[in-house]
Amino acid sequence: MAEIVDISGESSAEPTKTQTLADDVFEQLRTAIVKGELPPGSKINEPQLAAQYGISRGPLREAIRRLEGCKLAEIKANAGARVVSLNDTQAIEIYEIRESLEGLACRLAATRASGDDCARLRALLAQHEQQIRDEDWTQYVQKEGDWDFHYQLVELSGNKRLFNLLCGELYHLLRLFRHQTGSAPSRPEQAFREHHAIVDAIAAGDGELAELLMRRHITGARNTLLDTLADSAAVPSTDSAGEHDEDQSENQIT
Amino acid sequence: MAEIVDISGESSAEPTKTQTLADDVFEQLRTAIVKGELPPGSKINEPQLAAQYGISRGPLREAIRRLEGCKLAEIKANAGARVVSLNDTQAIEIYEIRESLEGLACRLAATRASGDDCARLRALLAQHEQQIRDEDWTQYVQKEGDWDFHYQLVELSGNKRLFNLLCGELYHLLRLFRHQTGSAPSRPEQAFREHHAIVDAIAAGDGELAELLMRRHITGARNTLLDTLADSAAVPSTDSAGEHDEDQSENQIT
DNA sequence: CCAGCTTTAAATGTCAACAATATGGTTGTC
DNA sequence: GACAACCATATTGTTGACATTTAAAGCTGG
Repeated sequence: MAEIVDISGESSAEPTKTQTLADDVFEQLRTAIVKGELPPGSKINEPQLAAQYGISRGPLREAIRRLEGCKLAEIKANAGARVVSLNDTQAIEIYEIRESLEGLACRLAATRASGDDCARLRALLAQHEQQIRDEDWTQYVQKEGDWDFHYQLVELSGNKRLFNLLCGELYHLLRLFRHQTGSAPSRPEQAFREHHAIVDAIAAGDGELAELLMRRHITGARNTLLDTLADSAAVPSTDSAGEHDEDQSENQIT
Repeated sequence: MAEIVDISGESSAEPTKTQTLADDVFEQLRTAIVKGELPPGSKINEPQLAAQYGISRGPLREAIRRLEGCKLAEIKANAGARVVSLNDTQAIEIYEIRESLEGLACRLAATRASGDDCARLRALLAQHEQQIRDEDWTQYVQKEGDWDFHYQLVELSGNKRLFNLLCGELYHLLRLFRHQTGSAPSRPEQAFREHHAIVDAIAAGDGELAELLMRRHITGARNTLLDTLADSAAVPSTDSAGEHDEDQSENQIT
């Protein structure tokens, strides 16, 4: 009854018969980072991780380079790699890009989506609504439901590169940031209404409206997040929006 | 008198004292690909390239993984890497994303640009205008002038991630596509006027107008490109918009 | 002459060892 | 006691060799 959309970034066709070791480790590292098991800012120790995954440093280094490509790790020459740590400014930058890009996705989806596509979107929303009634309201946005919706929407745009960009990079970064700050969007009823309005606009073929509504939707989410951050930043006296503090947390997997 | 803006993607501070071998080769490969010396679709032979650059296969493989991160190469397990080859559909997808993102850049620039910034943009345009009068009209858009303008504009947005995304990935892909198709945008006088209008809107602080104008500007460029493609595709009878033709051109650096 | 299999070569994936660089602690001096 | 230079250790960068897989060439039989 869950019906979770694939979030891996690769199109899930077959189980990928022979994957290379670097590919395996890359995926494991990515999920570990996004889940927060490798904390933001923590150092990526090659010998240790190589031993942990039972592979040599060669494939591991290639996996790390691919992490850098997803912007999930930052590499400095002769100094190693660290899990990326987003400050508030960077998070805002990502939200700005996301707002623009998902607006585009809605505009495209409005022109390309078929009746069946819209019906499927509405079914997804209805399913989430049911899930909300059963469980807790706050679970809707906080957990995977919100991502499911945006995933399917971006897929409907028909722009594969847009899909890869949003679902393969930006969403991962936003998840990372949420785990990093421990903040939950939590404005479920409003988000739910906005989702419905967006689908209505797409079903009506009104691309401009769909784009506008999605932009507002994301702007609202961003502002909610910023308010949360401002509140949590008001409690500690110093050291809140600093630069890279070296050695934030050297050991991972607490 | 040229004043070409740095296009490398990295911020050009110092000559980067100790760069790693993989970094060097990565940059050389990237420029080779964008310049067309490594033709789109051509296979990337590890032993050959390693010998050519005088390094081992280890750093070379890391450089290739970073190329994959820039979307300039595609790697298939146990089959090696190939220089990416964009078909018309993919080019359209990139233009759609670029339109949305540069619209965002203009909107942001309108709110953040200072008077000096706008003056600098106008100086750049005036300089290009002079260059156009001296040389040939068609040189303006076709060569680096157009990129210069868009570079500075995106930089003015203040969104570093947006800058990296556009100037570090998408622009490279578009250059690659132009070399691939041999098409030149070539509508210089119109582009020049549109650039001026965009700067005016930014100077007036009108973000919405700047965004709208930039969107139109890019849409026009895209349509011009598509018309060119449609014309050139009408000449050959078969095999024009095909998929990957294996072994398009195995040898590079003709 | 072609189909299909075997063999062969080349390229990719992986590993372990070596070299160079940065980090951390120690020691010595002022 | 503080600062600087030095040494020791660990980590990163790089290399060459080995294993595995793919692709091609060659061969045999129909």
